[in-house]
Amino acid sequence: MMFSTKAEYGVRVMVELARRAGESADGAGHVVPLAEIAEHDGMPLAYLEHLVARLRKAGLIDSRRGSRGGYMLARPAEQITAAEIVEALEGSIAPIECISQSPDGAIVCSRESDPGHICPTKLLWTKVRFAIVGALQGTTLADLVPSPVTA
Amino acid sequence: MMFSTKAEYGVRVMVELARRAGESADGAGHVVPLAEIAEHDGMPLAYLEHLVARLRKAGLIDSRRGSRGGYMLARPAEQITAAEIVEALEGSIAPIECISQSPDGAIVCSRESDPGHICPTKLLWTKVRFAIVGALQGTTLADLVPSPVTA
DNA sequence: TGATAACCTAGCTGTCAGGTAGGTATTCAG
DNA sequence: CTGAATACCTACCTGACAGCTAGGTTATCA
Repeated sequence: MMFSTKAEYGVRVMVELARRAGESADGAGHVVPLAEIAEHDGMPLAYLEHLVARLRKAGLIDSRRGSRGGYMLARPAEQITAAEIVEALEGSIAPIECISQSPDGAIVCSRESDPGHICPTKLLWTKVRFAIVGALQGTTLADLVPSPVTA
Repeated sequence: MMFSTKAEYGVRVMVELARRAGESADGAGHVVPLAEIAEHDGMPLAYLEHLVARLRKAGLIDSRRGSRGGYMLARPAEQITAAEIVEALEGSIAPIECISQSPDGAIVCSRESDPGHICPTKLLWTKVRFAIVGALQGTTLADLVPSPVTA
């Protein structure tokens, strides 16, 4: 299996935030308590709190504490990609353990630690990774909101 | 993370079988004992046996028992895709638990069990699945063999 | 001042990847 | 015919971790 429910729940939360932001007259500043989203989608609130914390640290959402507090998107839905959400929750995207992306952007295979010893399967996993990242980067929150903003 | 070492090891075994088949003068019938591959790639033999059993049941490799026995590709390397290998080992390819492919080929989201209740994130996971499957189906064993058959 | 809700830390529990162990069946070499 | 090689089968073990719960503390509003 691939992405855990972290990614699933996280994207759902983000979509819900985007949907509610679109509902309100002024798109900005629509604060939604997490409990509402948890109930709406049938997800465990206490667990969502963990995920939302990561989304906040990644700068994807803002929060307001206290009574009438809650969460809101940090940016317009069109400017938030699924890749950012998934990466914030699951960590760096890699199709398989031995493949990762080094700081300079290159794809690295841990089986190639011996110099000169190339990994014949690296090409495959690199292609798969590229395909996944492409699909995630090519999808924004706005693409996923049920009733698109009629603006 | 996404694919387990099952997929990784399995692909490596298949690549090794393809490589050895290409080495021998007559491409067909080159039987390789599993222990040789295990040692060559530094993978645990006993564990590989489990994976290889799946590959055989999926019809991707043939086996010969007894002394001087071993495994060989059931088809030419150009006709075996990475998708087949991964699917044989990991089961049906799905980026996330709630998404699966029904027998008739349609993509199904388990969260949509209530009719009329659509899942806003289904589009995303469908795209990701499509991208993964495309990358896997677009790669054959022949693409992965280190020194291509000079024929 | 009390209710609301974000935020934090700790822990629990079942599942499963990853691997081991030990056997049986089959085939070849000599 | 015998022994070595190798596929094939079933059962089991073990640590890690996803997924979730619990119980607090802090900030904000009515």
